Amino acid sequence: MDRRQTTQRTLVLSAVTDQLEHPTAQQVYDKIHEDFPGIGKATVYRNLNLLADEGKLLKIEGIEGPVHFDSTLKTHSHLECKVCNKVIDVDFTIDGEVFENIERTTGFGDLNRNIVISGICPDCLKTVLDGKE
Amino acid sequence: MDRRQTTQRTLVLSAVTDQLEHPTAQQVYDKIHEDFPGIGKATVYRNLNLLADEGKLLKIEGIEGPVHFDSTLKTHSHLECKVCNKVIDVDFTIDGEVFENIERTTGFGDLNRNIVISGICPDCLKTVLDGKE
DNA sequence: GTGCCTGCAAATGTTTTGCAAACCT
DNA sequence: AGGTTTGCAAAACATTTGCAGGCAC
Repeated sequence: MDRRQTTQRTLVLSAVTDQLEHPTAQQVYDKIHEDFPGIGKATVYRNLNLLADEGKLLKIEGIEGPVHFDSTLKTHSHLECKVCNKVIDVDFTIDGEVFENIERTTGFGDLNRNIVISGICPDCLKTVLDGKE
Repeated sequence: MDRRQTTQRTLVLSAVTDQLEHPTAQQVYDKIHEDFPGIGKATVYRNLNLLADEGKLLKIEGIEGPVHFDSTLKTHSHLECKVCNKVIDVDFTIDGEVFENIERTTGFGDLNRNIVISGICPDCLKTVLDGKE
């Protein structure tokens, strides 16, 4: 199954790598739509998944709400704000030995080293403390 | 907002605590439906969320596909099979010091100690290795 | 020219919500 | 009685899929 280089594919990749930070499919769609109104949402979804399969993007799953994408390929984890849904990188990984131990005791394999931890971001913390709303 | 004790509410709680392991809302619904066909799916969803809010159940989020629920309230983590969607407990938590460090450097607060790690369960590993399918 | 890709619309799957009737206390 | 809760259907939301036409190679 050989891949073709289409305008849409290029735009999707560049939106994630050059223009946005941890965007969702919707945000990628909106961004591209500004300059290229003809693009269809299904095309964005298809290309994001395809690029993630090829290893050119990282799919951040395990988040409440829509999936986010990341152009940083190195293993790292993410913090997700449960209030505003923002996602940030955090330079933390679970020790390799711990993973091996989990795999050994549970029989699970192929564990995903990119984990997601949810919490409340600084901005939303402020709001919560202030207005209690 | 005082709560009332209804048949449905009791059935939902008992389905998760006594009858099923890490069920999804659908599985809870199916189970209860066997003996109590009148129950509505919205009622199951409403009660699961309500019981989780009250702290009587744990909502396992950060999973691909439907949310699961857990009757084990103590802090622990979960392994999720990305093939068959099964969820199992794993007696592992990230070191408290690490969490504090993340909170300090990122400004995030209220981090969720119950994390989800996805991988492939023993049964599905077997299938993958065998049939390559 | 072949067949991968696109855009559109419709379908899917999970969860939430509006509403009138029923029920708990 | 009064407010909560229920069941149903419809809505909401994210994502996938079927299909006919278009484009890359």
